[in-house]
Amino acid sequence: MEAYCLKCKTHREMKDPQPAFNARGTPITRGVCAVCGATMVRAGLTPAHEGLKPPKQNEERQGKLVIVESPAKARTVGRFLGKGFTVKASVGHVRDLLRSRLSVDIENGFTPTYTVPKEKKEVVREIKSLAARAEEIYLATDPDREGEAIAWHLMEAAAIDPQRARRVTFHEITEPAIQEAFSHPRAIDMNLVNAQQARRILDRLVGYQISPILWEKVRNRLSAGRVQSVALRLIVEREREIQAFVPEEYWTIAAEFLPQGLKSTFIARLVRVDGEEPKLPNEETVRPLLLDMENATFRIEHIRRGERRRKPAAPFITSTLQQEASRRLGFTAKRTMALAQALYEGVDVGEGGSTGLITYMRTDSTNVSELAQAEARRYIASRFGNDFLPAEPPRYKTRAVSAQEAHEAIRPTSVFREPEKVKPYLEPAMYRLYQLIWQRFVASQMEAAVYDTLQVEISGKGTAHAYLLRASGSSVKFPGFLVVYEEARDEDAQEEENVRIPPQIYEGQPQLLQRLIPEQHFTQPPPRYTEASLVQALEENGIGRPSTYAPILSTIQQRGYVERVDRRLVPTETGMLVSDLLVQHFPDIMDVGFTAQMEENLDRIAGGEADWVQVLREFYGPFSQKVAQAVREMPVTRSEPEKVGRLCPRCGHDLVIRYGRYGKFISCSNFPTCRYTEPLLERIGVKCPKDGGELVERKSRRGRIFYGCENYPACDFVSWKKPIPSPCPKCGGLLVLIRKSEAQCTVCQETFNLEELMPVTESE
DNA sequence: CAGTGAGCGAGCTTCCGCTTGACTT
Repeated sequence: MEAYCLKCKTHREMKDPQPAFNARGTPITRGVCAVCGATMVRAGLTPAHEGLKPPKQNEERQGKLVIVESPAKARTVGRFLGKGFTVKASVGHVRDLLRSRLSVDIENGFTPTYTVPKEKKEVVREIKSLAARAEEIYLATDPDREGEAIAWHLMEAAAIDPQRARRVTFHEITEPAIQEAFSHPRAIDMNLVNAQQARRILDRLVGYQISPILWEKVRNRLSAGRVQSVALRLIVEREREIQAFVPEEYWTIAAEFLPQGLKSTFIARLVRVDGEEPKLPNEETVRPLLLDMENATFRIEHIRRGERRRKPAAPFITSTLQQEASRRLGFTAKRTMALAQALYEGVDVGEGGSTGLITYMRTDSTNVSELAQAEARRYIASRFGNDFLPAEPPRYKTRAVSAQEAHEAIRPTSVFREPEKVKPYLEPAMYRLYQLIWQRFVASQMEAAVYDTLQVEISGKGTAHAYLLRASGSSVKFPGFLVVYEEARDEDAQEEENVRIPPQIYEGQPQLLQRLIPEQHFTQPPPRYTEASLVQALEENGIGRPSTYAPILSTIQQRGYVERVDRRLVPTETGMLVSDLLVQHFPDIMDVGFTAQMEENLDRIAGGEADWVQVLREFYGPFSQKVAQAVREMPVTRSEPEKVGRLCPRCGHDLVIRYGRYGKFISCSNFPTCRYTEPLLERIGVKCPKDGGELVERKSRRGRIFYGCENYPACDFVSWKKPIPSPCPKCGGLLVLIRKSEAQCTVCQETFNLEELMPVTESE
C-alpha cells in the first residue's frame, strides 16, 4: 500500500499497515514509511477493517479538557478543579493573519485568512489530540473580546465540534468563581468573535496600507497604526506646545508674621489687594505694594478649622502600576512588566515548589475578589486594629471607558505573604515591585486618613490699599491607610500648600510683620511626556490595551520617531515629519477619539446590532479614498543619505549614513555595487584616559549604549557611564556621569555637582 | 530581571492584541 510520507514529501510504500480508527471514528491505516521509517497514516476504509468496529466514542472519550490562556493560570485552575480535569494553556492567540501578506480579501467581504504560526503548531497539535479524546471540552479563555476570539480560533484550529465546545468564563481565579462558571457553560458568542475580527482586520488594513506609503515617501521600515501613530501625535503636539511656549513673568508676595504674644512665626501669601486678585507681572508693580505693606497693620480676620478625609488609591491596574513603578522605582514600563510577570508566574518562597505571588498583571479592572477582601480585612484588623478597617470594603470604579474587566486588580495572592517574609527569596528589583503592589493593595482596603485643616485669613490695612493674605495647613489626625502606603507625587504636579501655623492663634489677633517675601516666577511650559504619563494619556483615551502599553513605547522608539532623554519622550525630526504627514492625510485615524469611536462600533457588533462586514465596509470606503489620495499627493521627503565627508576606501565613492535595523551606520553610496560598511561612531568630545584617543559612543550586542576608545582593539578602555570633558578638580582624573547633574571621578571616586564643575555646560 | 562591553546592516520593511519563552536579533 502506498501513502504520502510527510518527511519524504512524496508517496512511498507503507510498511506494516495496520487497520485502525482515529479519534473521530474515521477508518485509517497506520504504518511506517518504507524509505525513511516515519509514521504514516492513510485515511479510508480497507478490506482489512472488516470485522473491526470503530471505538464507541463516548466510551472511548474520557476526562474533561479545560483550556485557558496563560500557563500559570492553567496550574492554578488545575489545582481548583482537581482530578478528572486536564487544564491546558493556549498561550495567547493560536491563529493570526500572516505577517508577510495582507491576508484580507477586501473584495470578498473582508474575508480573513488565518494561519497557525510556527511557534503555535505544537500547542494546537496537543490540544487537538486531547480534545479528540476528551469527554467534555471547556474553553475557559479570558472573558473578553480577545478571549472569545481565542476560544473560537481554538475550536477552528483544533477541530473541535462546536456542539461539544463549552464556553465558560470567570473574572477571578478563586474556587467559587470557577465552580460558578463551570455550572453555566454556554456556546461561543459569534457576535463577540466578529467584533474582534473587525478590530483585527481594521488594524491590519490601517497598518498595512499606510506603512508602505511612508516607505515610499519618507523612509524604509517606517510604520503607522491606529495606536502607535496617535501615541506619536501626542508626543509631537506636546513638543510643539513647548516650542511655542513663551514664558511669562509673574510675581508673588508672601509675608512672615509673628502672632502677638507668641514665639513662632508662620508664612501667608497675598491673595487680594482691595478685594481683587493682584496682578503682578513685574517688579515695578510689586515694589509699591511692598512699600505700602511694610507699614500696614495686620490682624487675623478669620480662622476656619475643619477636617479632611483622604481615601486610599485603588489597587493597581496595569497602567497605574507602570506609572507608580516609574515614579517611585524609576522602572521603565517594559521592566515593570517583566518583573511583574516573574512574580505572577511564581517564585520559590520556601512554601514548597513555586508560588505565584501576585494576580495577573495585564488588567484594566480595579475589582477585588470577595475572598481577597475578606483576607485583607482579617490582616488589617490583626496587624493595625479595627480603627483601620472601614465599615464596608471599599469599591473602586474603573476609570477607563473601554475597560473590559476580564481580570481582577493586581494584588498579592495573599496579604499574609508580607514583603519582608519573601524578601530573602527575591531579587532586589522584584522585591521592591512586590512591596509596592502589596502596600498599595493593603492600603486600598484600609480606612481613609483624616487631617485637621486650618485656614487663616489675615487682613492688612496700608495707606494705599487693603490686603488679604491666606495661610493653610493641615496635620494628620488619624493616619489610616497612610501607615502602609502613600501614592507618589507626580514630578510634574504642584506642591500642595502646607504651612505650620501656631495653634494658639485666634480671630482678631494682631500679627507683627516680620518680613515680606517677594518672588519672581515664570510660567512653565507643559512637561514632556514620560513613559508613565503617556501610558496614562493613552489609557484615558481608551487607546491601546494593558498588554500593549509597553510594546507601543518600544515601537515608537525603535522606528526612530521618539527618543528618551532623561526619561522624557522627545520626538525626532522623522517623528515630527511622519506625524504631520499622517495628520494631514489621515485626520480621522490620527484623531485621539478614533479608537473610542471604533469601540462603539465594535460594541454594536458584539451586541448584535451591527454587522461586522458592514462596519468594515463603512470604514474602508472613505479610508481607501484617503489612501489613494495620499499615494498621489503626499509629498516625497525621502532625503538623500547624508554624506560623511570621506571616501570609500574600497571604491572611492562617497561614504553616506544609512538606517538599518539597528540604527544608523556608514556605508558606500555606490551600494549595491560596493558593499563596504563600517559602524557609525559618535565622538563625545572626551579624550581616552589610557591613550589619549577620542572616546566614542557604542552599542553592546544587547543594544545598550556604552563608551569606549576609538582605538579599540588597540586600547580597551570602556565605561557604561558617560564620561564628561572636564577633569576631576581634585586629582585630574576622568569624570563620568552618575546622575543627571552629578559626576564621579573614576580615579579618586569623589563626586561633584555638574554646575560647580562646568561654567559652560556641554552641548547636546 | 542582572550583569552586561566592540556585530550587523542596505532594497524584501509594516499593524494590534493575546501569551511566553529562547535567547539576542
